[in-house]
Amino acid sequence: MDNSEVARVFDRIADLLQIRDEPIYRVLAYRRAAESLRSLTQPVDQLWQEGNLEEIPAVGKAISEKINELLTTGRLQFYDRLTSEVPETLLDLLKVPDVGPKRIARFWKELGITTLEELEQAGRRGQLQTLSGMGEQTEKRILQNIESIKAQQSDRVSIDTAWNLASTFLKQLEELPGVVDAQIAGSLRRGRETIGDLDFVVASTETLHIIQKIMELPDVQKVISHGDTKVSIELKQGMRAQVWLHSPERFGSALQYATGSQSHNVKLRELALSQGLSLSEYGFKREDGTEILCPDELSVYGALGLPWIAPELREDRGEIQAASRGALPALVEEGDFKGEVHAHTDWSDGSSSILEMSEAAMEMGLTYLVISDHSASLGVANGLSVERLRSQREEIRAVQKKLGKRIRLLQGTEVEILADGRLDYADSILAELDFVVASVHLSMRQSKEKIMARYISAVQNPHVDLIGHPSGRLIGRRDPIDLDMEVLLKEASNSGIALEINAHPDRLDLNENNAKRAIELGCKLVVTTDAHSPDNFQLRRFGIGISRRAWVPAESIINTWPVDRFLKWVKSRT
DNA sequence: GCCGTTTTCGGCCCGACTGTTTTCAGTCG
Repeated sequence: MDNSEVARVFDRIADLLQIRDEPIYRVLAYRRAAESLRSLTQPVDQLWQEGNLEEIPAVGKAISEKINELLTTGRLQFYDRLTSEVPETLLDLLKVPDVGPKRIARFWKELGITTLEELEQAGRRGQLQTLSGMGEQTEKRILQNIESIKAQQSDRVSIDTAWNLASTFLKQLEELPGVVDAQIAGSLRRGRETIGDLDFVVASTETLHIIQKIMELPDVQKVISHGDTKVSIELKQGMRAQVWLHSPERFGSALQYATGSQSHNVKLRELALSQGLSLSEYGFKREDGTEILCPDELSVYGALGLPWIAPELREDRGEIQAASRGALPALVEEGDFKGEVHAHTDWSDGSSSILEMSEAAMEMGLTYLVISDHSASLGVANGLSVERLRSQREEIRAVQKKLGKRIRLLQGTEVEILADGRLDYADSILAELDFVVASVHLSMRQSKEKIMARYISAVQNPHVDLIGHPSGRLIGRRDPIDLDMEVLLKEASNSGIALEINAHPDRLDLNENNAKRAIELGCKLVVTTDAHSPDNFQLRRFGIGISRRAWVPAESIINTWPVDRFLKWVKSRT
């Protein structure tokens, strides 16, 4: 069982306990443990073997015993007992908005409902409104919500889809007369790899008027709720969004609040309380009732004696403690990048010429670009034979001549790690190249042993500089390769090879947990776009988000280094 | 059920909005 599977068990326990109306703090303890397991960078079974389960935050005696039982037997008696009392199918009902544990318990006990289908049928028959405290409106709403979750295939969208939607809507918000400031908040601002709904904060002195105007915006398909400080809407593709409205002098606390995460906010509010302050989206309240207003986020954190904490770190993974010790990592920013080391051209499966890609890289402010087209075995991507690889070198030289000193063009490759563990080019060919990315695109379903043997031989090849998209996953479409990430990262650390954070929104590979572990083990990283067209260079922001969420110090990302230092590092590898 | 430079027991964030309530419960973030 891996970390997320164990976490899932505890999440389900929390849900079942809540339906059973157990004390809320018991429920929250299981939720916190699940969240903690999800953000754990090491495999939980490693900590288990070392006897260190209770070192996991939010895991105490009771939960560590349950993890022990799960990892030993693959089952959990406590869970089995729970599901023999509360039907597991009730958990599906939690996906329906406006349906929570209290209502589920009543549907089950008073109407005998145990499945989503039964809930829908009962709603159609008008049975839900017969319960006290429930009426026609609520029943109608629940039926509509069931419709809309059935229409949606997934409840989360990729980060670029969310980004595009949010950017367009943000512009509409900014253009409303009376809006002083507007910003994206929520999980999109924190850079999570997939996004459930969108959050915005608007600063204005005439919020009531603005709320009216927001509801009339062209992108708004449905208004879910609206009040004095908040409007909740549905945008295109069924994407839900919330907009919070506050006066400019409260904008900082509102933005901080709406950015979350929820558990970060809880920790921050607890810290505030310990200093005699109550924190909310309105600002701070002292015990005497007077307020501290925060027009920007700096003053929110500042009031608690903390430096500003970057949104990507706000996940309750120790960032508040680190901030108070002055130990936050120096995170990378867009402007830090000097080079792109993974990019394709129309020599393989890219859309554009070497010249077009080079010009686009220059426009992004980059000073070096590695052309790294696919190797011969990747036939579907028009991979380069040794002959074509050498001809390509001539064209790269010609383009370099044309562009002069404004950008340094380098020839690399994304060489295939073949099914038998050999690389697709001989070492003598790799030695002719400036930079070598080695990746797996073929035979991804091999056994873990075979996969690891392939990766380890690539990692130990002194000509290879970078392992591309190590897990091979495609978010929502293809599971990661069955590999032992801990072993791969340790091998990479030993050999000094770099690992990729591939910024493509379908990949984001390494993911944040693996990238964080890579840093803990002393690996070097790169953030690449794996660009197949000039506009793909824009995708780097998503990889930057992952690296920041992984607490990666900018210094560890080798394509932030100037070209001379970068080349010196490459040379030192062989 | 977890946790501790206020505590090993007694705490555990704060508010908006809806619908069904004559004062609030439930859900959500």
